[in-house]
Order: sequence, then structure tokens, then C-alpha cells
Amino acid sequence: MIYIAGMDDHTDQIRKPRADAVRNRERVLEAAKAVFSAGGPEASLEAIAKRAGVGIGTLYRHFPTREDLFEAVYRREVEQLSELAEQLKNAKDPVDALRRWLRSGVEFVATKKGMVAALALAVQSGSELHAFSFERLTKAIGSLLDRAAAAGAMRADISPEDLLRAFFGMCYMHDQPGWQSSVLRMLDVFVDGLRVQPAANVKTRAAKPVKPAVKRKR
Amino acid sequence: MIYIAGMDDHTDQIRKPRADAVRNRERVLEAAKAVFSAGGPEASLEAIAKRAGVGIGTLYRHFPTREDLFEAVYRREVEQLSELAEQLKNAKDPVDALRRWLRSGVEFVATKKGMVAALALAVQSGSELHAFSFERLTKAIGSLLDRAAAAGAMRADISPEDLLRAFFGMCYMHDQPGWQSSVLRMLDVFVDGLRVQPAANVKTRAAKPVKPAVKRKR
DNA sequence: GAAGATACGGAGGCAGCCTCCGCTTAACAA
DNA sequence: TTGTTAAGCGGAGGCTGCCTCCGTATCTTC
Repeated sequence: MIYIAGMDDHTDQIRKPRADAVRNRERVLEAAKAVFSAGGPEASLEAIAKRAGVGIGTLYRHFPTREDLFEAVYRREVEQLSELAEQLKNAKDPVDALRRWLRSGVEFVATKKGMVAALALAVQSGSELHAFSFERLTKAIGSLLDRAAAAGAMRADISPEDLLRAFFGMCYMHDQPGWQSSVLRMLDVFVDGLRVQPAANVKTRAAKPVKPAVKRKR
Repeated sequence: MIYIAGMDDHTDQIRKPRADAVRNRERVLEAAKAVFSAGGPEASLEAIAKRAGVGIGTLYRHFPTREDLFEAVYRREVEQLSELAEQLKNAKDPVDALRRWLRSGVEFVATKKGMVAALALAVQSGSELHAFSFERLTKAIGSLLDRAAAAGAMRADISPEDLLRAFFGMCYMHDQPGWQSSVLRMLDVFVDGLRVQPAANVKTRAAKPVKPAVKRKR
């Protein structure tokens, strides 16, 4: 068993976790990250164990199920996105902050092709990982959303869950050619839809100084 | 080989396809539809063969890969959605027609939990199925979109591909509690974002209209 | 250094994937 | 009808990956 702080707050002594166990766990995580990123969610766990230089038994002891392994691997990644939201909370324009978070999310996803597929698979099966990351990101994005809604810049009836869902879904379609610019465009549309329209934004298309809401990519 | 009209237009004789082959193919499709719907994309092909009452070899002869089987199963389903778009082209309000198509899509998806996961998996791997359904639905939705854009009711820089991608993505997150109403809400937001804002919709909430400059990707 | 807890690793059982090939059956010609 | 033959059938078998189990090795603690 891996030591967990606070797990056993009654009197029993608690052994320090074994050094080799800690080391091996780390190695497996490292290997899993690489293999999942490259090979997607179907990657062989035995291959991961081999790459980590441990026996398959060791891998299973640390991560009894495939999903457990996902969870551990992605936890850090999710944290990163979450922290970004924290930073953006200080931006001046709350709507823009939201937009920027979403855009960063796209880039983030872009660097982890196989991993996203794996994540998506986990989400499907309602695993622990989903619960964690969804909640974590929901909370992160919620603060951005609240701020924007409180400022009256954005409709207030869309929940963080909704938004996250939509975002995730859009990204899921990645790995088609041009998916990235497509998602970016979609997000712009989406944020436009969320925004409580300020007067400046309301021009019929004929009017000339229309701000270029979206730059076409292709 | 299954007979395909026009496959062999030079002089050779062409045998009629064997009745048992046709029958078995149909049985396998039937079984696959049921099994995939229930069990998702991971379902055992052997289970499908058994349910269809044929040998595993027969299944593989007709559908050499898992994806081939998906393709055949979903083709009809895709056709249905596609036809719906055709009908909606005659609605009065083009934006509303689009909205309704999307909403029907959600319902459609809702009845086929496992199947959508299977489809999504296929999309991931860039299979034939994806090419077919994406193109088919793109064309279908394109007509709706064009009509709305031509009427000046909708921004014109969003392609059918974009829209389909976003829609599919949103639906992909299904099987969480409440996903359906969430997706419906998201779609409303989305369609609102697409709509070229009519003056009536414009309430000035903020004295100073924020200039929502879209930041380019860093 | 000894004792005992903890972790290691891989053999082995199981399940699903896919191929291969001898047997069966339907289509066609006579 | 009947015979011929291409087309189709099915499942045994080889392979790979999943996961468990347990004898052995290693670490922590005293």
C-alpha cells in the first residue's frame, strides 16, 4: 500500500513507503505517459511495464485497472489546466479570460493526441478519472464563468459543467486535418453566443467596420 | 465476393450472389447493431458471430475489420439523419430549421448509447466510416447552413464541417447524468452565436461596450 | 544484524483476435 | 434433374494481451 497522509490518524505506527516502490511507481507513470501519448488508449499494459523496466505484476499492484493508470497520469495534466484558470481570474476582461482559457485548452490538447483519446474513453465508462478531472476543471472554469456573469457580460444560465462538456466535445474531434483551427473558430462562435451582446457588437453584416470576429484560417 | 452493380462491366459472366451469403451478411449486421448498441465498441466479435448464428470465419469474411462492421451498421443510421436535413430544408425559418436538426440529432444519439461510442472510436482512427458519415452529414447540414447564410440570418464563415464537429463533440459527452438537457442548452447557445444579431436582441447591459478584441493565439 | 513487512516479477490461465483450409452448398449449364 | 464448380461456411489453432497468484527478494525498523 502506498502511504497516504492522514490515512491513519489513530495511534498505529506508519511505515515509510519503500523506496523501490516509490521509484517503480514513478517509472511506470513515466512510461505510461509516453506510451499512451503515442499509442492511444489501446496501448498494451505489458508494453508499458516493459518500457518502465518492471514486471507486469508491479504495474498491476500499483494500478489495478487501466483506468487507475490513466487517472494517475492525467491528474497532473489536469492540474495544469486548472492552474491556468486560476491565473486568468485576474485578467481585466472576464469574457476574454474565458476565451483565452479555452484556447489554451485547445493547445494543451493538441500536444497530447493519444492521451485525449484515452481520457475520452475513460469518461465514457464513468470512471474515477472522469469524476476527478471533470470536477477539478469544472471548479476552475466556474470561477471564470462566475466572474463574467457577475460583471453582466455573459448570460448566467450556462453552468461550468455545460461549458466544459462542450469544450471537451469539440476537442474530441481532433486528429482530423485542420481540427485545431476548426475548434478555435467554434470556440469563438461559442463565446459570442455566451456574451450578453454589447451595443458595439450589434451591427448588421453590411455595416463596414465590423470587427473580424473570426479570422478564417484556410 | 459480394456482387456490386457495375463492378464488372466487361464481358465476363457474373454469378448471382449466393443466397446464404446474403442472408448471413444480414444476420451479422443485425446482431452487430444489437451488440454494439448494448456493449459499446469493445464488444466481442465472437459474441456477435454467435448471436448471428454464424461462424467467426463468416463474420470476418464479410467484414474483415471491426471498422468495416461499424461502417455497415451505421450507414443506415447516418442516412436517416441525412434525410431529416433534407426535409427540414423546406421549413420557413432557416435558423430554426438548423436548430431543429441539431435537436433531432441529440434525440437520435440518445437512443444509441453504445453505438455512438463505437462511432467515435472509428472517427478517431480515421476510418472509412468516418469519411462516409462525415461527408454525408456535412452535405446534409451544409444545405441548411447555406440557406440560412444566404438569407442573411447567420454568419457565413462557419463551415458545415465545423458545425458538425461541434455537434458531434457535444454529443460525445453523453452518458453522464443530464447530458441531454445540457447538450440542448449548449446547442441553443451555439445557434445564438451563429445568428447574425437582430436589433431586437440588443440590450445594452454595460454603459461602455467592451471591445472584445479577439486575441490571436500566442 | 535479524525479523517481519512490503514489494517484485513472471509463469500461467483465460479471453478475444484473426487466419487458414477442408467441407458444404448454392448457382449454372446441359 | 443432375453434375460441376465457384463461393461460402465454420471452427480449430496460433497469437497477443489481460490479470492473478505466490515464491522470492528487498527494504525498514528495532
